[in-house]
Amino acid sequence: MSYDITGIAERLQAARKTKGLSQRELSELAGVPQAQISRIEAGTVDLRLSSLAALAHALDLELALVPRKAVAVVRSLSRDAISSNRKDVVAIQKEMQRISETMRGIQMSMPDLEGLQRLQKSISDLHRFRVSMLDLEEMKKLRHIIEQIGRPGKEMVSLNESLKIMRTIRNKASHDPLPDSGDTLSRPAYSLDEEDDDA
Amino acid sequence: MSYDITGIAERLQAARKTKGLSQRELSELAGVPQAQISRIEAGTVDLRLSSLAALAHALDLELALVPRKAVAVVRSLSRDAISSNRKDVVAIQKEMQRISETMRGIQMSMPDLEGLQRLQKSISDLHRFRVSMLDLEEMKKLRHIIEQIGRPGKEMVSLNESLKIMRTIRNKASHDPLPDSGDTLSRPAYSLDEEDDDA
DNA sequence: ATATATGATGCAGTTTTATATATCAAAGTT
DNA sequence: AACTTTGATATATAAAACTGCATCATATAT
Repeated sequence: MSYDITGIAERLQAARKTKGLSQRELSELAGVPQAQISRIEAGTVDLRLSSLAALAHALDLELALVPRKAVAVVRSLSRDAISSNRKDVVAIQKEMQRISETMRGIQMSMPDLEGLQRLQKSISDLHRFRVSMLDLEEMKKLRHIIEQIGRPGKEMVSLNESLKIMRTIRNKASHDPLPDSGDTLSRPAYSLDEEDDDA
Repeated sequence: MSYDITGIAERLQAARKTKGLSQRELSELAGVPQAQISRIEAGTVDLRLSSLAALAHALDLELALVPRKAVAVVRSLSRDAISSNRKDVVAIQKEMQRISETMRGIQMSMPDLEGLQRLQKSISDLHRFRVSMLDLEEMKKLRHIIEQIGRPGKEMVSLNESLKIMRTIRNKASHDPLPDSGDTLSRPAYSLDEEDDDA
């Protein structure tokens, strides 16, 4: 009559080890005796919710009741959440936003600039790719150059340079190695799609 | 010394009511006495993990330990996974998963099939794109054909057909009109509990 | 070699959950 | 009106978690 208890015990132990805590150290943090932690991790006790909550809290976890439909999502995110890749994703999204805003400004101030529509389409097309496929440094470069378009005397040079960087970005997105490509295949696809919704 | 216990009790009650179950009905389903369910919902007992798991299971929920950092994202994605506005995305993701699993099986049973690596790479490359850019019907077709690869006498025909569909999928992802990207970027974060709290 | 850290396990005492059973008050149905 | 449903609450009992404390085996450091 128990379904997920083994998994919870394993999860607690894994989290403790990830944090590099001994059972005694966790005991101090959580206020649960070390002997009990050992039993909990071993799955030999059917622990109370309060004990679980205390341990979870000490391990920077939160107890959640998740609809079955969303379980695979949750599991993926538990793996991904602390990944070092996430900072890049957030930064890339910020660059995307800044680029969009800058483009909007330029379109208002110089709507007839030749090649501007072409650049706009290229930027829009980046939305076809996952954010994690986009190169942060190139995105930064792109934004920098686009900002130069607005400066008198530099319009065409900057615009052409922008188009060149766009090609680089697109090529990298299409041909660079997939991140964690071996792991990617075994992961539900929408674990990566989370990036869309990080507004 | 308790952190999330009240929330868990409330969540359980909300889920029960959403499903339109009485405590006695839930008692039958979960194998936990009605009297105990009443106490649990009232928060007057510090229930054991096994009881919680049984109740969760009966309510189509699963207990999860989620990193604190990921809580907001979990909520967001749980909504997306269930939201009627994103059925295609969920369905596409499921297709991706099934395709990956099927490919894994094929690679194990016929690792030397000519062209298989090429197909595998094509499928992997789909991960460069946002899920929303992928065509559900084509994905279904692809999965169907890939399943035929495993059938004797149909290997090469099915594999070549698969590669053809892959090209279609990729072309559509690259050239189809973009979904409303402005809406995507401005989408707010959702609450994990919102579905049940609507009741 | 000794000292220290770690997780596992035993013991005894205390507390609390879980259970079956029953009953009640209130609300709803016929 | 009588009957049914629902959630709350009481009782007695058994089982098990929880706790403090101690100790052990093993690994590591000095």
